[in-house]
Amino acid sequence: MQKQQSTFSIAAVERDTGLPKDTLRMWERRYGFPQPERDSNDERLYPADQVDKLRLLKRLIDQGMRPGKLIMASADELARLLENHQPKGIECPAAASRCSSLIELLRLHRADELRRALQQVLLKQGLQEFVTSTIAPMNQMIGSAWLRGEIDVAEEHLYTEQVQNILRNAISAQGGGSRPRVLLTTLPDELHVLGLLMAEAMLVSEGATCVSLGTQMPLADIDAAAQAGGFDIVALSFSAAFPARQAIDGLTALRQTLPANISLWAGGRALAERKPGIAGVSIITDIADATGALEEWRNKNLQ
Amino acid sequence: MQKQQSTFSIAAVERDTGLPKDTLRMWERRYGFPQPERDSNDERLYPADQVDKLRLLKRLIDQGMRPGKLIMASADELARLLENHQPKGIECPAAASRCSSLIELLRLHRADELRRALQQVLLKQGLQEFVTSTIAPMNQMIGSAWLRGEIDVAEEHLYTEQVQNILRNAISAQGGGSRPRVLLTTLPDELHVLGLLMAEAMLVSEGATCVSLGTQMPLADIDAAAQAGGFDIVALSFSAAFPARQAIDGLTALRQTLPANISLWAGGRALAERKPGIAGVSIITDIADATGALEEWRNKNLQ
DNA sequence: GAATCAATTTGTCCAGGACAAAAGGTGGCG
DNA sequence: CGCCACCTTTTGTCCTGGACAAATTGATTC
Repeated sequence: MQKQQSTFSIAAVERDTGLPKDTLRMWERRYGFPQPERDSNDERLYPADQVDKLRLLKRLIDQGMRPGKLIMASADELARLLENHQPKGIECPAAASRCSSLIELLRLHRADELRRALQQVLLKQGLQEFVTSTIAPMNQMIGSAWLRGEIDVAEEHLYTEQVQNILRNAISAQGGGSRPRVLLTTLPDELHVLGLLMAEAMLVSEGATCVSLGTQMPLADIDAAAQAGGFDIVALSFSAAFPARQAIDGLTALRQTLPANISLWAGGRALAERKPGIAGVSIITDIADATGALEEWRNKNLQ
Repeated sequence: MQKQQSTFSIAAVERDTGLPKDTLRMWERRYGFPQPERDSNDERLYPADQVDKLRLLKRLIDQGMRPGKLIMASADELARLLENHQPKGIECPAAASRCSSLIELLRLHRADELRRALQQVLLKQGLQEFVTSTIAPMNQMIGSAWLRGEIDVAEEHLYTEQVQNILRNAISAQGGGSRPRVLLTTLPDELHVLGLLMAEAMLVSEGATCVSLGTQMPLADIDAAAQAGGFDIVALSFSAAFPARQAIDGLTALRQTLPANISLWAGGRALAERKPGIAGVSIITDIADATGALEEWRNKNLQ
């Protein structure tokens, strides 16, 4: 494939950025950006740099900013805004160096060694600490490396696969089996599975019974499954890329249909910044707080 | 959520059926179907039965049929056509009854017991037979139960999760480590991961070295990753829901960019019916043939 | 049977208008 | 000072109807 193909059709841009065709045309009409070239058939051809800027715009808008304020800014300014919003380095230097060396293996495509190294760290730290002080910071580092273009799709997927294998393995090995019963899933449009597995790992370690439905579960089906399965808690995960508004809307709607005796928990980077505060929904901003929330639930519900 | 909400906006229908808004409007203009009602603001409202028929149409078209021939048919006729195309029961009665009892557990939402039962069958059969004579027929049965509406989203996801855990676990336990080196993934728009894991399980059992990149890998990145990682084989998986044409196009394009010394394998239900025959691409119609293909490769390439 | 060419089918794009829903701002009131 | 009701602006999605290229089919010839 032509990696350096320099222009994209409107359909390609829609796939690539997640901005609907209608919106792309409307922005062009209203704001004068983007301003694609035209091919012989008068169809839009977006240059790569405009697509890059559109990607940045989309992410900022998903975080709650408004197009009108952003669209005049340069790509550099947008990138700076995005960095301000997102990643505030890793505090602990030990964790940072541990993660860096793992990421180095990833960059070299050493899948086997990466796997072995992860396994080793897991054994040393134990599951909960592995999740909170290795996987969580790694996700963050990889996220920002991805934004900077230092990591490509294949590497990111490879990472996800390896971590997924390790976590699923570790979760299976844990017992679980007592209360509460937790149903884990994500809303439609959320494809990222690692947050879910991290939450499951934390909770299973504390003896909770977890059932994961994977990603992309329609609201109505979450509700039905939670009631049918006799669950105490429904836990949803939202990655950094998930539009905050969509998350809030979904949680609000689900809280309304879900019976009051089933708790609703939500976690993930999408909600970490602007902690929304929705009546009857527990927002867990840091994965390490999951154990605390569980303890709290047990104190309340098992006298 | 209102499960029995009887009408859908055009955006909802697009999400639900995968048919673009433009196409929905064009069909209405050209063929007179669908013929949605309008709300107070003159926006289309599609009744549920029309959406059901659209779903059937989409699947048949993805199999290579033409809209003009199908669109006049009733939903019943379409359903019959689809059944003719797809599922031809399970031959082996032992396998069928084994699968039925597992599916029964699924229907009852007994996640734990399902897991234990699967684990037990795996231990009894061994990984390869487990994949070929338990998982493969189960997928098929669940697929048709899903078409008949006997299984809902949550149950289908629960099944996928449980099988995924079992397979990932089993794959990790196998050694692998010798040639060939196989890169496994799916094309964009293909979300189903079980086919990939089944293939990985078969190949790892034979001692091949497998690296999975999970689902949804853009063509250009598959090419780049295969070359960078020194792989001998790229293996792609296509579920029954994947449009055959899109699969063929993708395979053709990938074959062109991929160096000749890297083999390209493709498998899955999407290709099982109309075995396409693409120069330089091995189509593996039955998961059990994976071992044979591997042997063949070894005979050719390690003298 | 294979290959070439014309006719038909089909999906995607375009322009520009309309409008509802969301967000932001303002002022009064407790 | 916080909160609520109301108004203005912003923003995205939908609409119509026209156009055309790409894919597919069918006819004709070799």
